[in-house]
Amino acid sequence: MHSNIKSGPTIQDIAASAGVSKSTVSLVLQESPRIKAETAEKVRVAARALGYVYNRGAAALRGRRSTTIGMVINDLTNPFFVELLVAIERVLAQAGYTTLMAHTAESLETQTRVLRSMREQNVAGLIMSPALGTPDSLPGEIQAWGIPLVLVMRPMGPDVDTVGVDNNYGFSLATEHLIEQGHTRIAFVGNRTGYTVANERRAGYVAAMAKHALPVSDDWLVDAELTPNGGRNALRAIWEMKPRPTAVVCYNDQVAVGVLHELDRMGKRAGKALAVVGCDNVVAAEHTNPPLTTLSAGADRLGTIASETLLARLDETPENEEPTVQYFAVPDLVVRESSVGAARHDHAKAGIKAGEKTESIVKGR
Amino acid sequence: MHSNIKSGPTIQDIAASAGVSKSTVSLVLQESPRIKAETAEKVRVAARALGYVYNRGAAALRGRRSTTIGMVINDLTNPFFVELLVAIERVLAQAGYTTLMAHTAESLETQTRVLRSMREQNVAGLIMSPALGTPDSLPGEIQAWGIPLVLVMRPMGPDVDTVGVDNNYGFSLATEHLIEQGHTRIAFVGNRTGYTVANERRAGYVAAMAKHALPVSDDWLVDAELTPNGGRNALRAIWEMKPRPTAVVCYNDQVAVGVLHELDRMGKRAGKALAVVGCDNVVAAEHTNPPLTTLSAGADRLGTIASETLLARLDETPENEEPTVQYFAVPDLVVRESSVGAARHDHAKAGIKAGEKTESIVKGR
DNA sequence: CTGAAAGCGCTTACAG
DNA sequence: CTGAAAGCGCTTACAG
Repeated sequence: MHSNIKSGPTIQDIAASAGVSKSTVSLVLQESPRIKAETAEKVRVAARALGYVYNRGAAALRGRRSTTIGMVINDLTNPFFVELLVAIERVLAQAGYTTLMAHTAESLETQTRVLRSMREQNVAGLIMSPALGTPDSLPGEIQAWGIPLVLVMRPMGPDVDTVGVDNNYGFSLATEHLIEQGHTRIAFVGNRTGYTVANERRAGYVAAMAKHALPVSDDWLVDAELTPNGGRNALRAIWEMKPRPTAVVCYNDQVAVGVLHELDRMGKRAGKALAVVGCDNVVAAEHTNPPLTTLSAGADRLGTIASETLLARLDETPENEEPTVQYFAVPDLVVRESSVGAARHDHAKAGIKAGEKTESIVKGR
Repeated sequence: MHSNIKSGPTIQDIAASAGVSKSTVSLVLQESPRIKAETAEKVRVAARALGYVYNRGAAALRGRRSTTIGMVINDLTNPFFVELLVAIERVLAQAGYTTLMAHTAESLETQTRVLRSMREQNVAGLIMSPALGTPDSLPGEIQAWGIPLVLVMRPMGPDVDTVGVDNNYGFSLATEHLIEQGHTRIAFVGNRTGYTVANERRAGYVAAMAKHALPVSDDWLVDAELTPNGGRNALRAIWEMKPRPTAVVCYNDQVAVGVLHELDRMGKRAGKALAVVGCDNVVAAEHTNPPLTTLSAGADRLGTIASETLLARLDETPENEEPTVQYFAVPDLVVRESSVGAARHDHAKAGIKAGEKTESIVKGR
């Protein structure tokens, strides 16, 4: 549960070795201009000679500041969140912060535990993608702790800084892409009622269908685990439907990969037997067989904005406080082979031939 | 670069509120049996009433112990390392540690920076997958800092705890699987001379070929970036070779995914036009089209063992010190469709038909 | 331009 | 069984 720690030289040792006081050493380490250049140099030489290592813990305790930031992620089995994490860690590291990482795997208990732990570790701020089912009261609680909080991907109201995606718009865009190609029976895979993001995505799909006066059958709202296996099961269910949908909009790329895979197992090809669209544009979406059409909001960009939002909060004083940030990126649709050239009606029209090399095309606002 | 911190109640406040000394409060928080049950309860009630939060930084400073562990990962774009990270973080969290995460993206500069930062944060121990080209002297340096170190996946000599894979054995196993199916012209994709792991993997492949008296042409050792794009380029090169190899062993699943993808682009199918084997058994390998045959050493198990190795070190006293751990997991081969049923000779024999559903089979020692 | 002193929130011998 | 005191390695007014 714990381990004893070596103790190296302290500022006291440097002070003795350089013939100055530890106040002076401390100021030199902070690169204060108040110390004469020669003195500063003398101190630095002594520090180097002794192999001095700055103790951030002690500094944090005394100075009542912290240079660690907590990052709480709900699902690292989804590469999208990994891409987000990587971007965030990079930006924070560049700004001189270290990242405390915790994975909740969608467990509320784990989330509670890691938040307590991060609070005990005295994090300067938190970036969190909350686990499904997180009580609405949590953001307020964290803010009451005095810890700046930025939510990513999963909004929880207007009172907390949030960086996410315009899911409603995105799923309309994806659905209209399919409608434009003549599809009328379009299913939505990954229906999880009760969660904000799922509601937004379904609403975007439903709105696009309504806009084009296309009916939505109840079975087309296919409940599915948000994993490749969920996608596989959903595809099997869809395949039995009569009449069968000719296109599907998937909750995310993880689900879409499962759909592509199950089609392949049946000897069918996405884009030919069925048009498939995902969401997230994970790096792997470019290399699926066939390549996956998907919504892209840019994990890297979202992670960067989330980090910068938090960093800005950390630099705020009570006088210059900015209003709450609610940033929702407008996704593009990256069109690849999985959605192009599928038979659309019972009397299929000629279209792009399946297997034909289709370069990625970006559609959006 | 920093941020001021709220200060909540301290043990002093609890002491005042409960009418005891702060020594007593501290002992209660540590669940010391030395304090009478009633007193302890009184203290706990007061702590709860005040909304007390334990300050681990202060405790670490005074008690000269730390409950954070640094995790330095070379490549989070490779899902294998993410699976490893997830397992490690889970085990460490269960043991009461929090994980400081840093991603080096194979940059030695970044690695140097994050190691310094982690040392300043006073981590109790480090788990590291070193960036390519890390100088041999680094593990010794870190050990000289007094910080226990466990290397994962990339060994750097016998003097540092290491958890990895028997790559040589694994790549022999993979190669022999292809040979058993009649392949004689087998390429190795991902040749990166000068790195231990790459050398081991190539050596395993070469040894299996030699064992079966099969010649290895120089072009079959295909240099490639260790990414899907690297795999794609390699496949294009292989396709031009005369005579063309009928099977490839890939450095890892990332590379193999690129090979599968480029084959698909050409309208060919892995397992039929070319037998393909990967390494790592990332979760996605099950859902590629076709599913990927690959070496599995179990990221979850490796991460668990690495964490436990470090935790054991942290509990050691100078008297009960255990010898250096050098754990190399023996991988299994998980056989899926990508390696089965490909034409093997110019005069191909009948075999498993491509497209036939092949369940996973595990082969190994 | 530099130093002496107080103190951040804890833990740990030590005394009683 | 509990408390008073010292101190972990820093920072920050304050004095000179």
